[in-house]
Amino acid sequence: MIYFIGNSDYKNKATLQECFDYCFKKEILGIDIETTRLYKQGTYDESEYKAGLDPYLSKICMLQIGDIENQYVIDTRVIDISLLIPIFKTNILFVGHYLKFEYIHLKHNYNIVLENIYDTMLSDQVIFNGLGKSKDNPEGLRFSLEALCDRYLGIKKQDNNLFNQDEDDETIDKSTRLGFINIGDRDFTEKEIEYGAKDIEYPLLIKSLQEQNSYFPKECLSLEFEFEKVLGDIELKGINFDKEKWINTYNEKLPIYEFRLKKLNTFIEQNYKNFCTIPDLFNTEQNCDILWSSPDQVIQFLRFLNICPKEKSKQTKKMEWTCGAKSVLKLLPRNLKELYEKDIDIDITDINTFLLNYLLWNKSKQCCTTFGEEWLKNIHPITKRVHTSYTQILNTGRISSRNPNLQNLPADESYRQCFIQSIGNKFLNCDFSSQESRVLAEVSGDKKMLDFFNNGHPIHKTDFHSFTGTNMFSLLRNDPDLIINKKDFPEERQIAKTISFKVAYGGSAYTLKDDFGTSEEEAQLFIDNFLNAFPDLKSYFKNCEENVLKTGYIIIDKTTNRRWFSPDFDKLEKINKEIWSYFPDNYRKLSKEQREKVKKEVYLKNPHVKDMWSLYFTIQSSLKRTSLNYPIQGLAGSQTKKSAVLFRKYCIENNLQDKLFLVNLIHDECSAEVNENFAEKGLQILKSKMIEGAQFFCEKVKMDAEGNINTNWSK
DNA sequence: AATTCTGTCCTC
DNA sequence: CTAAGAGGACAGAATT
Repeated sequence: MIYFIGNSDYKNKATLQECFDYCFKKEILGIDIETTRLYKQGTYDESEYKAGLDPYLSKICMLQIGDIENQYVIDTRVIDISLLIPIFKTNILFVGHYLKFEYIHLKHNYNIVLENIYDTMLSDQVIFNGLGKSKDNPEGLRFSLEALCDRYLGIKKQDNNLFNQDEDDETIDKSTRLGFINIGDRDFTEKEIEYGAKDIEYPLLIKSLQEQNSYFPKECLSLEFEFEKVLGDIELKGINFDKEKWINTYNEKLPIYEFRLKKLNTFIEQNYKNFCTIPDLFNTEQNCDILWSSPDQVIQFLRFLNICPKEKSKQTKKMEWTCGAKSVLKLLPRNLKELYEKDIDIDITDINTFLLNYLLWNKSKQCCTTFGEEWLKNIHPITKRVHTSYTQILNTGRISSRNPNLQNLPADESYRQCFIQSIGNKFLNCDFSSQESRVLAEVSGDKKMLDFFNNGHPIHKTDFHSFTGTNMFSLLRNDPDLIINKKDFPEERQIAKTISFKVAYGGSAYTLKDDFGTSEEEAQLFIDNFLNAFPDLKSYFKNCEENVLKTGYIIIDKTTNRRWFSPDFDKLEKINKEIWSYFPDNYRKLSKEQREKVKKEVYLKNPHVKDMWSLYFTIQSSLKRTSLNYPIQGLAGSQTKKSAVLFRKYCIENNLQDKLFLVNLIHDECSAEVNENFAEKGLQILKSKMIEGAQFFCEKVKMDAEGNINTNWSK
């Protein structure tokens, strides 16, 4: 039964007291809200922060609460729901779809904090992790409420025209949510009330069906539900931002960019008239006609010079002309490469110095585009802070950030120092020490690595990369006394560092050769040496690969049983079966010569079998790499999530939320604000909660974190 | 004119 | 017997 509380002319009315009496004694309730604009259109620029979605630009116009039998739909424009607040202080489990939205708006508008939650969207993303829609898998699952209604309840979208017909989950979510944006004072229609009620009924039904899934990782889900509130807090609070400093940085970088651009144009104008504009009545000058920001045009010029490199395109998987730094750098001598790394300008005297200048210009371009004045639109019109939006569950279990992306700001402190504390506070920045390497030590159980992290090292102390270097190069150079350190062997140490990062990230000789500027064979030699230096790694990696090929999924962390399911696994087995159907049953029992003969015949008769092999190995090797990479990235991601959850819990239990709170998370790094009189203690709390959260997933290796107190984000 | 694709860059 | 860690933003080009 649907009950309406408000002015609309609806058949079943209830009072707020009746709603309270019904809900207060329940164990589980569905919850949903609808929002509308708080200010009239045009009051604020809504290009980045949108009315109806952004809590500061919205108000709640409808609150839906209830269970499968009875739903209460409340017009919060005319009803003061304060009476209901005790419901949210009980142990009742609140069920809904993508509750971060409800969490943020309820907290902002009513100081209601949803603590005990079950989110049907996050649940499905965890249960079917890997099987979602993506570029590579456009037929994959969607996780909008509409998609879940279809999958679990057999309810199609045309049954409910509040749902948008759009393809994309993101826009469905938004357009559904924006359905009430301009409702103003108009009464709700009967349909709006009934669909509002359905939006709490559906998640309740879906929840009970999700729980019947053979894979239902309770621990992982509860971690995500806890973490959802962390992200809600951060998004609502935002991060304080020094606009003036940003503009100063921009004003410092802009002349460098323009200087480089001028040099490029002058070079063309003086030497390549055929790449300049043709003079006419209106413009007698011959200006450079190459648009440097256009890869096409730059490639055209490099091809004219006969020096354009080719690279296998990620998109087309074919060799394509390219003008990217990675390839162009290979054309340059060592001393110029160094200038590129160090960002140092040099006059254009020949093609090489021209190329260097182009690369440097390209590098400084971003300072004026992505991180230029346009970036300032990310400052919230009301709070004057920067409020990012996080995507909570990627395939690995990591998070991502957008509008703006706070995870890919240049590490260069000129940008990071623009993120500052509020008045009376300090800025805390804390990150895990060698998180990924420690995770690798944990999951592989490599004794040498574990010993290093757990017991320290007499010579290398805590410098893992030097330690790795010593292990690698003493083997490689057959010199047991060789000791790599930062001062005397910076290059060897750098190689060791790159290797351990890339190997942990699932990199191969092919990707490493670019980092080293060596051949693939040499890169492979370094990898082999890395694996030899830590002898337990090989068997661990082999085990990962075997497991994924056997089961079709990867256990990302066994503590919460987070998994990733391969969307191609069935296809892989099918292809394999089909390939072998072309071979005689006794093929494997034949002698080597006979096998060669049969193989040739099969390929001659069925040329497409070769293509099938190719596809088979493509999928298989991708699976193998994923099986190495995801447990490292993903376990580390889970650690950071758990840390933030423990930190939030501690702050609430000790009533510190206003004195100490997170403002950003980047994979292995937590940033927080703390009351200046509490800074030391705050840092100690953050650090200890990070270590505790990380240790939750590791029984073999000791995790560590380090941090500092500052007035801004930079170190 | 609006949307999608591609190449390039930045981060961890 | 291939492809080659995870993401997001921007500009230009292609497509509708």
